[in-house]
Amino acid sequence: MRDVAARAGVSAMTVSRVLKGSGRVGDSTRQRVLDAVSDLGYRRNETARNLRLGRQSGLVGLVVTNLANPFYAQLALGAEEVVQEHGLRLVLGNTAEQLAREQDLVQDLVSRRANGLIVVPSGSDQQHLSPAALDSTPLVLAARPPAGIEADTVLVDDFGGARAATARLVADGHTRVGFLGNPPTLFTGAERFRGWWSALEEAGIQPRDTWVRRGPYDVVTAEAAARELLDRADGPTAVFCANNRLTLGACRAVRGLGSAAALGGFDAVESADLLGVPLTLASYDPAEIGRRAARLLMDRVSDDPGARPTGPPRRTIIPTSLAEFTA
Amino acid sequence: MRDVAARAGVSAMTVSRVLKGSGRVGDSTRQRVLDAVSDLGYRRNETARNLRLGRQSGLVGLVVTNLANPFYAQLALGAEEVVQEHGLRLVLGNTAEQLAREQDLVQDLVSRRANGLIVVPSGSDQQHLSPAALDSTPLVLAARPPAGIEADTVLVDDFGGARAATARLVADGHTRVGFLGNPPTLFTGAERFRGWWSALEEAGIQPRDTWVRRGPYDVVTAEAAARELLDRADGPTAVFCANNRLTLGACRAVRGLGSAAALGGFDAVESADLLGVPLTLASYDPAEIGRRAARLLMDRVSDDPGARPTGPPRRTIIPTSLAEFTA
DNA sequence: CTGTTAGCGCCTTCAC
DNA sequence: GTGAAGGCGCTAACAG
Repeated sequence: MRDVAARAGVSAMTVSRVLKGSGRVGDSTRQRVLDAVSDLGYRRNETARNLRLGRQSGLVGLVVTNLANPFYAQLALGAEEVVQEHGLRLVLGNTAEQLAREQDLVQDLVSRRANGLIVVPSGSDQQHLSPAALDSTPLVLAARPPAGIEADTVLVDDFGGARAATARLVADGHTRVGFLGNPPTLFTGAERFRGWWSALEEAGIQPRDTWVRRGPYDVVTAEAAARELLDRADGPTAVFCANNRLTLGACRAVRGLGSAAALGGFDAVESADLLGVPLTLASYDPAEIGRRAARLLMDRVSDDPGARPTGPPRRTIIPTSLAEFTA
Repeated sequence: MRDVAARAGVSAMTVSRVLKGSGRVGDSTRQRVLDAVSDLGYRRNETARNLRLGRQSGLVGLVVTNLANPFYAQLALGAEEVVQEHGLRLVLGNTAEQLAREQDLVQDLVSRRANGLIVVPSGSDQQHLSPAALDSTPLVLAARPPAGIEADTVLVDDFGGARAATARLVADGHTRVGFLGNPPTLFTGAERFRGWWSALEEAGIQPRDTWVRRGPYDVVTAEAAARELLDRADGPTAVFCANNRLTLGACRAVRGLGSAAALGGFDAVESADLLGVPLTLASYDPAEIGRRAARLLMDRVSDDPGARPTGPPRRTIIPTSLAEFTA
């Protein structure tokens, strides 16, 4: 900036004013400064600027557990969309479900004076997300609820979606509906299990343990589990699958067995209508989680760290909608 | 830091030394400082630190055209993986294929003193990516080649993949193979078209214009275009589709028509074996593009902006592999 | 309308 | 082993 000032024959202050745009500067002076700027290819150092202005970095941190999962990629996409509308940038961090990495990432983002944080917490120990640990950096939790802290949160209607999809299977005439899902230690795993259970109870059907398979399944292991469920005379005639990996695995099982079973599922599945299996899906837009989370965050963010809007923690639940595909 | 110093009864300088770890500080002093730090919940301001050290920001910018496309999401994932291994953070920017947004984003990243940039250029005007415009920030281009500038680049073997998939269709007995693809203005569109063309020529088949449909298709419009191609007695008996959106659209067309046509495709398609259409796919791992791009970038990045490794521009081509699925 | 002074939070250099 | 001075690049606040 000094160089520009020298070349334009003015002081650094004048250059600063011209670049800010709002200062009162003579037309000819302004022009000389602008010329010098473009001659020298000068670009203001935003880092120094933020430091002087006592501002945050203009960065919003997004910490997710597993970017390889398209779900989180979509979430990131939605968050980026909203964040950039506010002139902020998204910094992406992947924790691979490791608490230590989550802690490091969050610390780093706070040290960088991020304007806000969107975190998919990897566990129930969330002390590193307390306002004290965060230096009061605004925080929004996504996909999983807060534990021991207060924070704005965006969740999916795991319970309602699972219940609705299961209820639809029952309405279609199935009286033995299995459950293929995540371990109950996972929030979504527990909620979706509850939804399945409720739908059956409400239909006067007593859920049976032998209809249930829960584990950290991928597509391949889910297929095997689904086969166990379906490959017996008195087994379920339909299975509710708690996420799209499981749904795909179960589809393979149904096709492989030549079974007439119907499937329920959580999350959208691409080309569901081409898979040749009757499917009832409770789906939603993962990007919407990112968008909502970012909007909640933007409400709390302020250029002046001293004057951040406060208020009680808010919770947004993304509804799911049912889509039915015939074989 | 002053507060910490006061509480520990030392000067700010001593605190700085303790925090850096390498300075010579008395054991009892160090302990007092550490205590004060944790009492106050103090965290060093990385922004100020970088400013003073004349360092870059520790940020790597990733600018893509369309994050909604899972392809770019995977690319981001791969880049994040490598970047974080180097202790850097990934900043994500989406341009929505708008040159102006790309220019703004790149400028902003440079102003923030990003350590490096990975860009999927949205057009053939790349002057805003010249070393001068970038203030010599290291740059790697991904998925599309440089135009009028020099830069490390990571590309997919668009030509080879398209040729191999098409050749396989020919080897399977098809003599009339259609092409469903992107406009030739797109680099990948042109390359994949060339691949298709070459495979036919090499097999002694003269490609015909009536076998070709090119446009900015989505799944729905691709289906219509595929129907045009397939729904005539003397039309193609197989179609090569230049990306996975098009492949899915064409699948719908084949299924809808009850056609016996086979398809070739570029990019992986999930559950390809369940779609009920004979498919030959040239696929690769999109995350690998991100990883390779990030590695090339890391080679050029240096903590000291004055001493960045230089060298001639390098180009990495990601190979594709052929996978065949029967109906 | 423009320049001078001072300082954001940190660290290098040089004293002690 | 520790502290004081000075400055990284920028901009409020106050001159003039």
